Amino acid sequence: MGRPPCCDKTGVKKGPWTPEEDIALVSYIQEHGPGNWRAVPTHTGLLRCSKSCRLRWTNYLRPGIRRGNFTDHEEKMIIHLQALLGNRWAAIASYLPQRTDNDIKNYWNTHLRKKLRKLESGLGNDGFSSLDQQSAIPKGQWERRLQTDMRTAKKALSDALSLDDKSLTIPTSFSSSSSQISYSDSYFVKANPPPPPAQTTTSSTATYASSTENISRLLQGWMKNSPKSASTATTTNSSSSNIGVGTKTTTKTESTTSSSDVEGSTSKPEANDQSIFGFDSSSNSITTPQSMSSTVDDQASTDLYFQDDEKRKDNQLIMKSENEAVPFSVIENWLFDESIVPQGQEEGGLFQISLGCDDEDDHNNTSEFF
DNA sequence: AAGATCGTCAACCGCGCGTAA
DNA sequence: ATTACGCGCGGTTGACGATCT
Repeated sequence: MGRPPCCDKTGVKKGPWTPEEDIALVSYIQEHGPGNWRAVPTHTGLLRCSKSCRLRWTNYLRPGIRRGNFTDHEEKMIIHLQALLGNRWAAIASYLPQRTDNDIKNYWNTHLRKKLRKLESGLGNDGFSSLDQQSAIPKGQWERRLQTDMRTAKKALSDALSLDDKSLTIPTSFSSSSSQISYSDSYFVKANPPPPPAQTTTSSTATYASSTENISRLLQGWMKNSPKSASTATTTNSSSSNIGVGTKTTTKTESTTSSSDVEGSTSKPEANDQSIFGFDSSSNSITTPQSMSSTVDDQASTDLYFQDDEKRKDNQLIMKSENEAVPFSVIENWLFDESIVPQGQEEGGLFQISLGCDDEDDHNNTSEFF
């Protein structure tokens, strides 16, 4: 029995979304919340398939996402995580809550891979080839590699941080019945955010403005009225600012998010609901106060509305042994620490961690990349 | 100025997984 | 235990703008 098409292909519109369609979609989600995508086209009258609606929402209309202008810090994280996880963009995106997997994937494919290749050719055969090889690792293998990584990581972390071994018990087995890594909620939620890191960047929130920036105006306050928001959260109206629907057909003009759009949220989700990376990446990449608040609020609304937590939980790299688990924060800190280590001191960081058997190759690490 | 080529990225496609019936 | 369905993920495509010749 063949798989039925996800939707009736006849009469389904494809191609760039129009502002009108965006409005219809956003309005619907405002009323009903995301999910049940199958019902979206019928209820909205959109001639789009359910997947298309979900994608549009997830990648562009969803509040809390930031577009364009990847910071150095984000680049580093992506490179780290790509080396660690391979092309598991959703997992990588879970560490950068403001970025979508699609965005990260595109950025990798168009910028980072190219940069790495360049460096690879500059470094010779032993250069970054290993990184690219990473992505070619068959799915079944990366978990084993990851285990190896974690062992090495354990040692590195113990050395570097002088942490008690008990807290760093490395997993001996993964749930590997599927390609998904199992996780434990407690690991995810309990991490305490580190103090705000030294700001390494700068760029303002580069939300894509577009003719549909207007959508945010048209729909101003839509989140406020959402039944879901009313019941579960005190905050939400910031989201409209992020309807940065930049279809190419409309515009690619970038602008900073207007503070009026993003202000007004007062409460936030539990701070410890944020993964450190979430916290870190936001705070690190946004410096202006208004942007900062927008970031937090956006994240808040994202979490509240769109199961980002769930997604993150699903994807985040949580490893468990029989008795103990690696506190997720340690891994996060690990990555985080590396990124703020002054130049020249990076040798103890993640980049030193081999990604598997080809240790030698991997020693030409990405730190040189920057 | 015009055509060719390159780079970017929004969107599509197919597949796998989880789950409810 | 099986099947059908919905969702999410990763790879790929194609449109469009920018740059080069």
